[in-house]
Amino acid sequence: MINPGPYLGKYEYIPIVTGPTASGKSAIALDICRLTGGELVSADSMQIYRGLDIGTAKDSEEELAEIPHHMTDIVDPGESFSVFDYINMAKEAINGILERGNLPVVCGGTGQYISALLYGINYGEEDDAEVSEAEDYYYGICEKEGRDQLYSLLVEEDPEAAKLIHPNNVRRVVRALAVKRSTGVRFSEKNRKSKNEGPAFKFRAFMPDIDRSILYDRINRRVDIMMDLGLEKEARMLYQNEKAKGTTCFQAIGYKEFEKYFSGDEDISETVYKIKLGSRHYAKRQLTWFRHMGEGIEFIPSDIKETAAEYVLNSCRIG
RNA sequence: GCCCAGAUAGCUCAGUCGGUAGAGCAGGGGACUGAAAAUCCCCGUGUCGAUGGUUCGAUUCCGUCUCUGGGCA
Repeated sequence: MINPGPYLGKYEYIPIVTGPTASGKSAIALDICRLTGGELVSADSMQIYRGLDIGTAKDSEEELAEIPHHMTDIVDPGESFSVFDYINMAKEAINGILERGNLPVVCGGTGQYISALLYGINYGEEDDAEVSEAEDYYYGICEKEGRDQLYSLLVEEDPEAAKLIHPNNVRRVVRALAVKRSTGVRFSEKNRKSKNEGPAFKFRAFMPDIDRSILYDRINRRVDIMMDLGLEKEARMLYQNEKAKGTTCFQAIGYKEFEKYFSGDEDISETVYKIKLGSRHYAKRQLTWFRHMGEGIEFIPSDIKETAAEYVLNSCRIG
């Protein structure tokens, strides 16, 4: 593993461009790549899927051909993928880029992925089959005895984790219990040790400083553009993919909202409204995540003379 | 022109047998360590259309006016 040190002799930090959806981070990252001959490393949990192009606002075919992209189009709809897979693969991709003598440019809005890289979270090895068996076990308990009963198990097994997880958040309660049951290590204990190694690379993260109401306008307009580009057709293809039914990619905004339209229970205008709404809610959650990261993320000022890409590069320069 | 129904939070509406009001949605804040575009938590004062009247007290009852639906001409 390449540890903190100068990259390409010129840059001390690997830039991460993040921010809420539709904030313009992609354009900045592409510009940075053009200026430096860099390669892009996506940090987006939905752009990993092949075939989900329009709805995930993936870079265009031309852009994908112009700039090398990593962590984009790496799994088929229906396949499973997690943060654990993400950091392992992303680290490998970054190492490869550095070996080629190019600047890696991380770009994406999945807060969990960004945090994993920036804080160097080590998720540790886990037996997928055992964990998912344990999860099934606890979901069964929740089904039979209710969420309060499930939560009381967590209070017993791992009071520290219980303090941090709301009883209604069944998914996280189950996950915490399943980790303990399948590995024997308490969830809280496992997490405490996860940051010991620190980040694999020296990163510096940036996000565009954009007014909320402008952002919402951009989101609404972008959804209309997606519809013009053929989002409905793309969604229909996903719905016809038997292997993908009910899997993670159906969580993507811009696809799940089509269900009622395709079944004839809803007008297309309602579907479009829900996609816009879902995107706005998502952007708000992203802003909360990044705000929470505090100093870990620097705003790219909107009143600078240089371009945003130049600003980011200058900030990553040595000296 | 006449008749009927409305007018209450940004929107859709509930409600107050007269004691200044509350839901859903929108919006805002927050959490987040292997599904994360997921999952979950918290936040509701607004001339109750305007104006007179009755009343200790009116958003609530009565009159008039304005606007919006619908109907009759």
